[in-house]
Amino acid sequence: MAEEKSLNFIEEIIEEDLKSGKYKSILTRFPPEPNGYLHIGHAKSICLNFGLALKYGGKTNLRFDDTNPVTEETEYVDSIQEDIKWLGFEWDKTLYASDYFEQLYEFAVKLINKGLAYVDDSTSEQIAAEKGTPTQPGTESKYRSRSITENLQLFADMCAGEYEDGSKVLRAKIDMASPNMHMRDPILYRIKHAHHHRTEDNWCIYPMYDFAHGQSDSIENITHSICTLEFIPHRPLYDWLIENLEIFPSHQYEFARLNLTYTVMSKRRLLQMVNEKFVTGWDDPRMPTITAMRRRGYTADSIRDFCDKIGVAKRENLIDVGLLEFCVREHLNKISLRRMVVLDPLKIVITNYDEGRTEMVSIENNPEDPDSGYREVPFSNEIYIEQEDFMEVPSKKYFRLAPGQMVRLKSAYIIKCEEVVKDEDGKLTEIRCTHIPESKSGADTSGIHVKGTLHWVSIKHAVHAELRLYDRLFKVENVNAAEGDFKDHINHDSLQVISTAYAEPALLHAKFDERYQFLRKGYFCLDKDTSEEKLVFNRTVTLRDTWAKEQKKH
RNA sequence: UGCCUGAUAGUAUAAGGGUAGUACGACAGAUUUUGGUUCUGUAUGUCUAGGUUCGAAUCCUGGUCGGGCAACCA
Repeated sequence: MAEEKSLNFIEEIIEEDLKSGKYKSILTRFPPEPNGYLHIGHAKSICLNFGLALKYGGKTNLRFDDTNPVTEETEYVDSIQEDIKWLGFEWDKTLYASDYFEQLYEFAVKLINKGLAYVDDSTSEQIAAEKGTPTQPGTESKYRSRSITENLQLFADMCAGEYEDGSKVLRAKIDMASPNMHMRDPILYRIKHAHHHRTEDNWCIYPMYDFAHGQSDSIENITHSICTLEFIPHRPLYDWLIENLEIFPSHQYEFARLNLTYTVMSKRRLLQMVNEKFVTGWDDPRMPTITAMRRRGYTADSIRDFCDKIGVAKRENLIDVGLLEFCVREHLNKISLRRMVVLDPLKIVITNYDEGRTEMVSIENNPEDPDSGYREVPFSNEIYIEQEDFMEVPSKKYFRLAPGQMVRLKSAYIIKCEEVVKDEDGKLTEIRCTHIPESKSGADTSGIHVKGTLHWVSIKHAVHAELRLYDRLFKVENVNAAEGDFKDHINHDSLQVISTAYAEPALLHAKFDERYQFLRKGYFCLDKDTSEEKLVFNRTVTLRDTWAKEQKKH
């Protein structure tokens, strides 16, 4: 019995529209500008737009808002499509605002003919000055009263390439005194003699966002055009253009964009991180981009689940990145194969275990999944455990290895620490232990109960691997609100590379599509930098660590 | 000084005139051959002042606070 989930405000609008018969079905769109890679904020929008269509039996178009040729590239077009598919969504039509350039031109002509648009020869400085300020009305351009005929000719000449970049624009004739800055004769077209990634050199005038987006929505018969809050003041213009062009009335609805703690989410800033080499690229696993999260090992399921959990509303929000990590862990816990890897080795010699002997112990692949079976892991008299799993002078709640203390080695034997060996400098070199032969997992007749269980790797069977551990990219929770430049807050210790970790042999056959939990150390996946010579793993996310939390208290 | 927009536990998000609920986080405990998982429990909230009403998070009025708006960007 599915619990009835409450509706967000957009779902309410849609249900109302469907119920009233305003629409028979809905059509949404996801409209990225191909000038950067998609990030987790886009994922929220994607899940919303595609999710709505799925829920109400409609469709979603993918439309590239490619009206500014100087920043847009096909590299981004390709990555965007890949990321949406990976997230698990299918769009109806692949469209481009540039597909409509011809029609948009006709729309502009129509507006001119209605006396609602004019060509302005003012410089951008002049236009800005005449625009006024939010508290003071603007003044009208001296070109505002040109005749329809003259405007028609001038606009045609603009299109024909007779003018330099910036020398003329086409403006809507609305109201220079409007309290809404966007209604003060907004620019509709500008001249850019630039190469476009699709229309190439066919055009030298390009429509502005406001004259492309809503019109594209209308051409496609989009019923619900969903965008972020900063477009609210554009809505009167969106509606004005549709009304005066007398075209299909799409409607715009705005929701609050996603902000995440310890993260920047603007494409401009992310591009800066890439260009200035704070990260290795758009897919650096520390980035909040979809491609980076995929590389890091986040699953599409967990990202969708996250987007579902954060909800959709109109108030500004700053979501705890911990919630994203929770979603990732929750999914990974169910699907990850358990493996043992020692990151920071401490040698253990088991003195009462035959030196030449190798014993295979059987370990479950995933206790959360009974069908995942077991694997055989070699055990011998010399093994590595983590340095942190031994304390010469244990603190009170410590129940790992310490002089005279016993712990269980996962799926193998209970061992007892008999002797601590150090070098001349007093540095630990090895721990000598004895094992309890009758304590073997599955056949334990020792009657001994220990509190700690450690992961371990047999030294002579160990496989070497490089591990990359990631921390948050920024040191402050709210980067947007932090003083100074955002780059001042970059965490320069966000990447820790462990060049040699010791892994159980099964990981020699690690696969790119499998997820692993390195026991007690976190979730990992194979990185694309893996080669014949070297295994490279990314730590996707740590395990919850209540022991570390406990220690921080003291 | 204008216009637009929003305000519910630490963070998000419900409740649409009738018991303020859910998730993450925090805290306490149980289980556990991962200090993981799972389970149980606890604490913490309606921006403010009035008004309408038997009854207000919800409706009305005033205030306070936050965000946005002056790119030939989207």
